[in-house]
Amino acid sequence: MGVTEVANPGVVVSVVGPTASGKTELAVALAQRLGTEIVNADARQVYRGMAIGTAQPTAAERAAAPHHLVDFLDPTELYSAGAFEEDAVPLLTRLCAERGSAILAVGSGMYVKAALEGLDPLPADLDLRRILNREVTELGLPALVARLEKLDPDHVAVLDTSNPQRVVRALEVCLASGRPFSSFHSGDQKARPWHVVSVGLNPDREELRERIARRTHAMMEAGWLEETRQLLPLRHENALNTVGYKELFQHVEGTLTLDEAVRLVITHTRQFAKRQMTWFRKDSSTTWFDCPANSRDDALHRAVEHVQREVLKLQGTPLPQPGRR
RNA sequence: GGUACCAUAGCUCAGUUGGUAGAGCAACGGAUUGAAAAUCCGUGUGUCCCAGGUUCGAAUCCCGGUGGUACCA
Repeated sequence: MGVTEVANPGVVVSVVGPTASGKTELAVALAQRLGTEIVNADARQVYRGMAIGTAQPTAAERAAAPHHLVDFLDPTELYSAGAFEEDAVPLLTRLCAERGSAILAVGSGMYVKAALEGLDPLPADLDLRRILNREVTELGLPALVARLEKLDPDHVAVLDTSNPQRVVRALEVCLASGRPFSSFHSGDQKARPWHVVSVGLNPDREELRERIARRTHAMMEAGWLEETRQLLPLRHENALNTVGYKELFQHVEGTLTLDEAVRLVITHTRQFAKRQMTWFRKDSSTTWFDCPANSRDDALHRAVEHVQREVLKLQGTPLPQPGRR
């Protein structure tokens, strides 16, 4: 895919915002306005059987605008940012070519980064990862850090050595490839045949707290507990290591009352929303739209108008050279 | 009404023989290269219930109040 050879580059519209901010609504409005389709970039909405708990787009929303990469994987499958890159890039490329634009509905910062900037081609070895994870519990994390220090001292210098997932992953790459993890880091963004417009929904903190509580109760009324019971046999799958299900499993197993579980779900969802915002705030190219309760529709409308203007401006103009990450 | 126990951070509670306080959770900030709704890191300005007393010095000891809990009436 040549950088300068794209005759008529389209625009990927990245829609970011914390959970329960109304991203889906905005994404659908944008898809309709631009006559295109939506690619989901949420690490948990990809799974089947988790429609209520992950707040997947509803049947009505999916009828209003086609959604991709939603509700298509068995929860026993391990998905990843790398797999998402492989799935999303061809979809976005095709939509940009055929429709002139595509909507990326973002829940997971890591996934957007993979789609828009690309990941370096690192190896993955799940068997090795399993062994290393066992070693973390048996030998302790410092033992693995010491081992990594020998294989890739440069990376240890910048790595969060108290984060077991990062340490294990770095060791996994070193051992699987015979090369230092850090030697794979090119620092380059991959060339993509599209422009990017990024818009964000920024609900007032207090407003978001209330929306999350309200939505959680609505999800319970919609049958979330029943959905959770169906998934109980899969509770150790990574797909179910997910805000909400974790707490409801505890209730189903009798260690939490329903009230306690729901309260924890709300708290943990708020914490998740905060982590999302920490990620999204970093991208200075995002145009933010405050959306207070009393003028939400107005905010959504202004966001749609803004995006349409930007898309028209960018469509057909040459792509910039890819930058550094 | 009597007796005993309790009152410390937003919440649940530690606080050793008196030297003006600290854990967990919450909250807030941050990191993020194939687990990312994951995982990890950082941040405590508190009338130590109120008033008096003892003491160089009181969250800690004494007295009185207030509130709570339990038991006895």
